[in-house]
Amino acid sequence: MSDPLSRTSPPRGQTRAALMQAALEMVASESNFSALSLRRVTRQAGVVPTAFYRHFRDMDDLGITLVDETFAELRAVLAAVDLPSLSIDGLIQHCIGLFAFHVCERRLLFQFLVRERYAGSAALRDAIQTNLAALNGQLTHDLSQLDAYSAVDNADLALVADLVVNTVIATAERILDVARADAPVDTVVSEAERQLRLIFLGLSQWPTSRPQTSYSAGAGAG
Amino acid sequence: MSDPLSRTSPPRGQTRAALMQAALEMVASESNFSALSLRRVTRQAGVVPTAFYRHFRDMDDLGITLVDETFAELRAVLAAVDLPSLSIDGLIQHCIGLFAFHVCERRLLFQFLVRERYAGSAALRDAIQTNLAALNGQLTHDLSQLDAYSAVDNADLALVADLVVNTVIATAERILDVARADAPVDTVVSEAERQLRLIFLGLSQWPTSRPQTSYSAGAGAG
DNA sequence: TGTACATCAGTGAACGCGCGTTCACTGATGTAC
DNA sequence: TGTACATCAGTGAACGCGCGTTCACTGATGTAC
Repeated sequence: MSDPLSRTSPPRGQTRAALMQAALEMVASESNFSALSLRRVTRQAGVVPTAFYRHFRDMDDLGITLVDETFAELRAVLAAVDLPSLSIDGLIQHCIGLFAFHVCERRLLFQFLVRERYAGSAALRDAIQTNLAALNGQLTHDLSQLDAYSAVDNADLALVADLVVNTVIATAERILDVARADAPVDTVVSEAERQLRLIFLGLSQWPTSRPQTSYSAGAGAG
Repeated sequence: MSDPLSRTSPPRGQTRAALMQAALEMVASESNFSALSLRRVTRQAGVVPTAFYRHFRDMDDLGITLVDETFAELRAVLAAVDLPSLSIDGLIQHCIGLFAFHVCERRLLFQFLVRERYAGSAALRDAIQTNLAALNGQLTHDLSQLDAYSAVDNADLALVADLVVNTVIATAERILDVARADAPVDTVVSEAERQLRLIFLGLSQWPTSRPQTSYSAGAGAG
């Protein structure tokens, strides 16, 4: 009730969440995670520095927790998509819209991810790469289940999945950059949609090495 | 001649270069630029901390100098390519090979760039984004000069240029990650080549909004 | 060629500060009987 | 329901350390005459 000098401390038992939130806010508003200090994070969270150690081993531990949480949420959002019910173009439109919405919703988490993907400590970078590779694997598998691409090599599908993931990441970066006033989110999303459509247009023309079986659709000759 | 304790100091007048090199080495072997300290950089360069101020205002100043140097070199390398003399596939193969070679040559500079692109200070990120945008603009212009794409909207060419730049950056990231033993450079390069070919295959099928003029090549109907 | 002087590039001591981590502590919550 | 005790979550003082920056300095290089 009377704490005029410092930020009010979090209710007992919510310090862990308060520390994570403080770190996210600070990474988003400054430059990157390794520029934070344990003491500043606890200050922002409204607790004493030593309280940190009740919840995390060190700052890296906190960072990895944030990474895992971000991807767990993203996987949940994407897993809810019913793949076979839409055309390719419908899928692209639906997924990129969903993704963009989620990025806006969880802005701070994604800002953190983008910043730490290459600049984090070795452990953080590893955690992120592993999660991205898993996402790529899932997408490759999903593509291979679609009738239209059943004639395409798995290796080629993996390259396409990689292109798609890169494009989607670039889109997230652009959405998060909107402060820079590049363009409104709608524009960024529709540009991403066009890029993805171009990629899948390329894929539909991609030569396959296997002899074309009679029932499969779309792809051109080897 | 006798300096058993510290790294030998650079010859007079080469301190500036020694500081830049020290910073590059440290960013590459550790996590990122903002994790360096002015004192550690000078120690690695073999000079006293105060010597730093003879050459740079602060660490940000050093970082921006590194960014500008990297892009100046890259522009010089790419400007030497004779665009109209090759087919699209030939161009892709030539450029990506050239780029990969240059990345290997100047490994530390590109490692620095990749790490600071999103995690650097506001000033550093700005310097990098500006340079990348310029590269993108150059590529868009080059594409518009090719007969094959004269019927494609400039806005669409810009989207393709963006896809290409993203793919090339992802390739650089993968080359620099080779420590992670993902794959040898050759494999990474030929994968990038396939991805770029798929993108241009898509472009060649991309519907154009302008009525098709009789002499232009490649693109399908609007 | 020689001398006087200015500029330049690097030195080394010193400063106050915020850092991560330790420790013994307190008081609230949960559990056994 | 009441009591005794263990565990948990946060406190606050203290430590030694590396940091960025300041300052007055030195000696080498460049320039004017």
